[in-house]
Amino acid sequence: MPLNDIRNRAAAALAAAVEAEFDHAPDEVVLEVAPRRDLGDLAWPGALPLAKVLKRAPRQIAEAVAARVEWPAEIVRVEIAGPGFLNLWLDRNMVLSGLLLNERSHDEDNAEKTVVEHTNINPNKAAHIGHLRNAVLGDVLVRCLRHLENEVETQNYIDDTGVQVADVVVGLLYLPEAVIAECLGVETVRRDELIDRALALDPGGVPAASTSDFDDFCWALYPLVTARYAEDEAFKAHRAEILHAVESGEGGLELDQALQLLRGAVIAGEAVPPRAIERLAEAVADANMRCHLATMARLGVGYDVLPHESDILHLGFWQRAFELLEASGAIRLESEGKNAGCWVMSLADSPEFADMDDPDKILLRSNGTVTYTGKDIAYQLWKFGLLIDSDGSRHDFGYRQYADWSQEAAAAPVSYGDGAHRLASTSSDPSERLEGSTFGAASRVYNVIDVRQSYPQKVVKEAVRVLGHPQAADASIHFAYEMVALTPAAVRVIEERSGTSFGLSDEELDKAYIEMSGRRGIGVRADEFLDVLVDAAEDAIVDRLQGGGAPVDVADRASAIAVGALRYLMARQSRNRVLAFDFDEALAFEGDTGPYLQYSAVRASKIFSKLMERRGEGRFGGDELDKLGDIEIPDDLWGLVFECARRRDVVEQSVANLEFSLLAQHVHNLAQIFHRLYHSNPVVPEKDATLRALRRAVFTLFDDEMHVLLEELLGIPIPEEM
RNA sequence: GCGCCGGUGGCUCAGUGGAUAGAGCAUCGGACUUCGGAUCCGACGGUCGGGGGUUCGAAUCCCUCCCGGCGCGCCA
Repeated sequence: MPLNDIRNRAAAALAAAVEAEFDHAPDEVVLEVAPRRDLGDLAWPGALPLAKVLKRAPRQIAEAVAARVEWPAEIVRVEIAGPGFLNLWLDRNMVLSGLLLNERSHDEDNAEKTVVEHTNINPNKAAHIGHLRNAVLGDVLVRCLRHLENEVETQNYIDDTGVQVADVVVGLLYLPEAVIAECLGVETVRRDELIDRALALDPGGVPAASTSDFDDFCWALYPLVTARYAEDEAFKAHRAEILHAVESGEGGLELDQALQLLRGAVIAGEAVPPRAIERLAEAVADANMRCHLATMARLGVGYDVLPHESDILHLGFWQRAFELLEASGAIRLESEGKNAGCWVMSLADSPEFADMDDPDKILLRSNGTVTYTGKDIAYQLWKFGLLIDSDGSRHDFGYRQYADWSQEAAAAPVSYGDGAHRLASTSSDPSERLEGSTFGAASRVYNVIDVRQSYPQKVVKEAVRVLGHPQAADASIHFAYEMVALTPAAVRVIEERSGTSFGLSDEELDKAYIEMSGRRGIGVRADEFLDVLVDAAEDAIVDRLQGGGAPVDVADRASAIAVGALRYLMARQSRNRVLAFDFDEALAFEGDTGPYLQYSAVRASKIFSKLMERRGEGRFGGDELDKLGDIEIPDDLWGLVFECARRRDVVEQSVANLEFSLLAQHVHNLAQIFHRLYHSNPVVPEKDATLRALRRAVFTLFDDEMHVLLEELLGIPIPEEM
């Protein structure tokens, strides 16, 4: 029986006893986990605060309550300790057998639909390690919510119409051919041929991860465009021209046709037709998005739907949101002052914004275009199913199948192909539907975005509220986390490896960390870092085997270790602390790391294979419970059993606080306890059959628990061998 | 200026008002002819940024000050 269940029943019993004894209902009866097992398993400190109210000594209160409580069967011993703590001991055998039989707790199922939006990488360059923090935190949240029986839809928003994509197109069309060729690592040829070659890096479909894809080309090209803007004001005119072409919305061209038009224009020395530019931008965004999906697939991160910004624009989400905002009086047209000609939302009535110099937020610019926040409001309303047309129906996207994907095990890489999971993309044709699927219309929405987006996120939440949806506003949750930055040492490593210099000032290099910047090209690309991790893991595997060469499955082992190291690194740090990335620390495989955890699970399963080999005994089955007789579970083994029983508490608390360092710490603690027991409680050589059965039972429990915690919840694969 | 976040051993970080502030790294010293040493045991190391307050009890809550970071665009 999981601990939370026992705890709830014990707390209810306590509350009843307090009320019966003192005719006083306590505010809230909270049973804590006792700080040390020698102080019991659960503890109630409630007698101390009651002392004042009841005007009696806390120990006296505790004694009187203890004498009255009708404890659940799992509580076998009660003691009063210190100033008045009520310490409780559990029936160890009952808890162990409950866990081995996988008894469920009595929680209600949560049928409400939850949307989690994460990853959201601009499709104009390769993902960097900062994006990995977003994706890992978002993915772990999704996994935990599903573990807690929630229906979850995972969205990865594709900002395919912004200036960032346009900038890459500017680079392709207007940077010197020699510069583009260098980014591609090829000889200089005519521009249209260079563009052909660049697009050839997009393998179509969703590729297996590789190291030199279209996104890496863009990673090199994009900073050159922004640098050129800085030194040549006239060059910026190209950005406006491309943006205009992208937004023209003529569409309808196949990529081949667009490239033909482009070729003709290049040869003739004429301007490229806007229709061709629009299609080229689409190809750029699409290719980068595919590369991002492939990168995330390596980590076992998959999605349900890819909402495209271009579809939000084409389908008039904002226009409809505007009508709703205007009708509700939430926005007004400014006729004078600095915001003259703009539609603004006043936030002066919201307590959180009241102190601001200017509590008005512009949603529609004086030139008639919508701001980013405006689009976001429309999107947020859609997520809740609150973007309603005048006829009462939902204003919705069209949808088409983008890909199928599968995952062999809970933490295995995602592979795109004929899989059990469907990945949908939005489309701008609302008549396109996917049978059996409804998207959006959730009752709770988590937006995983870094903390710098707190202000716009608050505005979006407030907009939902002023539109008359206070419940949805309260259920709009910004999962904020601090950014990933680089230590000066890490920057030096990248500069050395790439043979380039970012030209950072001494002042910048003197800081504790340096912010990554795709615009300046400063950063560690996600795939690049994963490759470094895999290499390091392979070296470690070979080293530790002490001769004999590499095992045949070294690549699989190394990738599991790399993913484990990375995901744990991202999960263990509390979210509102800047993660200063350092290669040495990130490549550590010992101590408080992913591989330490993986090793504990590998070790546990190794016990069972040896046990089978030497004694013909396997994992402990639920039908073997009688073999334990009435053996007393000693303190050290009980420590492990008790921690295993706490899982649901830990997961619930992690989700409630959006703090997965709690979960990480819990797994680490569990692994640590196991490693100690491994040395002190050998199984295979143990001659006493009952004691051996007990150890086998406890380690079976641990093995099962690690599969849930690592694979199902943290997405960390457990290799067969390391 | 206003707002948010951080300041905990040499370093990197945990720590839901509760009992002796915990890990990892680093340093030093140890451990198995037993299931794999990516392990384990021990030692060293802390005025929890400073000061005041609330409380039976404060790293945790309140006030104030100091240091560091971020946010407050008709940018995206």
